[in-house]
Amino acid sequence: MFALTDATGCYSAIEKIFDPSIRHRPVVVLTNNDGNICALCPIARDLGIPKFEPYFKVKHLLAKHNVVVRSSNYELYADISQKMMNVIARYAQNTYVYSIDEAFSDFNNYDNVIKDWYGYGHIMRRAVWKETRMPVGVGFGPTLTLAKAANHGSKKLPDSDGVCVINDEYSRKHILSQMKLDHVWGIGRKLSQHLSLMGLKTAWDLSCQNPKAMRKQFSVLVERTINELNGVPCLAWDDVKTQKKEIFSTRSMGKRITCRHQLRQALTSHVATVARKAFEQRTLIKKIAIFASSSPHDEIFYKKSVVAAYPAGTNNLATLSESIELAMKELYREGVNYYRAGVGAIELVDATIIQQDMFSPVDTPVITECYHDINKRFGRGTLMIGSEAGTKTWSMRREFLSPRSTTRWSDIPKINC
DNA sequence: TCTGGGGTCCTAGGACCC
DNA sequence: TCTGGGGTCCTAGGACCC
Repeated sequence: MFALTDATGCYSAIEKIFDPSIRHRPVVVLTNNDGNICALCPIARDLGIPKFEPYFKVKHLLAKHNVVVRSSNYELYADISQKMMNVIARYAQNTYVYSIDEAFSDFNNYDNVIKDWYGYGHIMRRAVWKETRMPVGVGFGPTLTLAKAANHGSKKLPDSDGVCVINDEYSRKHILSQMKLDHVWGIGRKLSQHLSLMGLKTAWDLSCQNPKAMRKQFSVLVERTINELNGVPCLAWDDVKTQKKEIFSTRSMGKRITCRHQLRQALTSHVATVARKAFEQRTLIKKIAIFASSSPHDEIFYKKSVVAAYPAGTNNLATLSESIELAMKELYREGVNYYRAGVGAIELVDATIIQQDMFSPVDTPVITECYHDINKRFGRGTLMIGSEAGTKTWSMRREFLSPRSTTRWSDIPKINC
C-alpha cells in the first residue's frame, strides 16, 4: 500500500500560521515577480477566484472581496515544508518527498499490521496539524497513481473528510468514476483533449481501455497510467535521492534591463546559484546554457541562447563567470528590453569520479570549497564574483512579502500582551 | 532482378509534473 | 504598465558502427 499526503492550499495555509488576523479571510499567494496567482486558500477558492490568472487582471476582483494578497515567500515555505515532511516520515518505513507540499509513503510491509487505513490516515493528518498547523489530505492506494487519485478524492469528494482509501473494487470505482480525466496523474491538457474526443470523460473510463492498444495510439506513458489505475504497479521511486540531471536558475525581472552591465550582473548571479547547487550535490558542470530574452508578450520577441562547454568538467565560479563575459558579446543587443535571463547546467558529471584531461587546466577545488564554506557559514552573498556586486535594480517585485518568521532572527514573531 | 540486420548515441521537440 | 520557475521522460530521426 502507498499513501500520498498533500497540503491543502499549501502557501496560503503557511501564510495563515504566523498571522492569526487573516485565518478567517480569503488569502491568495502570487508567483515570483507578483505575476500570477499560484495558491488560494479554500475561502478564496469558494469565492470563485481563478488560479493562474495574471494578478493585474484580477486586482479589482480581489479588492471587491477584500482578499489578502501575499508575495511568494519561499524561504518560509521551504522551512515549514521540511517540518511537515519530518512528521509524515514518522508514519511509514519509506517516504519520498515529491514536491514542496506532497510526499509519498511506502507501507509495503505494513499490510498485515494496519487493518484500518482510514483510521491510520486520520492519525497522520492529526499529527501534522498538531505539530505544524498545516492542513493535509491523505490518500491510500495499491499503486502510486491510485494513491494520487485517492488523495484527490480526499479533497474533492463531497463525502470525504480529508482521508480516502482505495483498497477494493468498490472504492476504486467509486473514486475513479467521480474523477475528471485531466486530474489523473500523467494525463495533461493535450492528452485529455485527445481522449475526450474518443468519448472518455472520467478516470474510470480511461482505466477500462486496453493498455496495449492505447500504447500503440499514444505512448508507453498512457499504457502505464492505465495499468496503474487498475492496480498494476508500473511506477516506483528510488530509495536514495538521485542527483539532478539538470540545474537551472532563471528569473523574470522586476524591472526591465536595457543596459549591458545589468544583464551581466543578472547572469553572473544566476551562474553563481547554479554553481552552488552543482557543488552541493557534488557534481561538475560540463555544459551550461546562458540565455536572455524579452517578454513573449512584447511585439517583437528577442531570444538568444549560448552554450559553453568544459570538457573536463568544472564547478569553479571564476571559470564559469568567464563564459558569461564571452556570452555577453552574443547575447547583448542595444535597444532590447530584457525581461528574462538565466543559466542552466545541461550536462553534469559526478565530481567524485573525475576524468582528467591532458589539455585542460586542472581546477583547484580548495578555492571552490572555501568559497562555499564561507558563504554557508556567514550567509549567501558574503563572497561573490565582482560583476555580481552592486544594487540589483532589476530584482523581482515582491510587494506583499510576509516575514520569514522561522529563518531570520529579525523576523521572529512578537506577541504583545 | 535481387541491395542486411542489429545496434548506439545525439538532438530537438513535445508533453507531462509541481 | 503588469503574465512563474523549476524539472523529467519519451519519441522520432539522423549519423554512425560492425
